[in-house]
Amino acid sequence: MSELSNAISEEGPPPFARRVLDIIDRIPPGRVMTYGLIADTVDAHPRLVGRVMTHWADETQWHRVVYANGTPATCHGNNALVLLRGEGTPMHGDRVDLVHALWDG
DNA sequence: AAGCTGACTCGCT
DNA sequence: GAGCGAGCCAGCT
Repeated sequence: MSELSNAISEEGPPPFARRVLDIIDRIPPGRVMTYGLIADTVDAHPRLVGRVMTHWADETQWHRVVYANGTPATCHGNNALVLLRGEGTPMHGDRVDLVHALWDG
């Protein structure tokens, strides 16, 4: 373990990922952010945000990150939907009401 | 080295 | 309102 790739696992997410996680972590309960909005905040592309989530989602409120159309990331089940409702997030059926729930950081 | 896949979004039909 | 395709970046096989 003297390689950089190993160090990342030991120290944590790189600056870019850390930035994304920090943004998500500061999203207040009852509010959500879209991948595109976060990506724009960090000056990156939505795909990059999704990649960060795949590796470090467990370190942040991943359920507060939804798709541009308001659909929660149903990657590992619909538990995100339950969590959002549990926080009192403005919902419209199974979709988040971005008009009221979207947080612009 | 090349190609595929993936927690994405937008525009067009 | 719903479906399809294209663009996009990085990591893994």
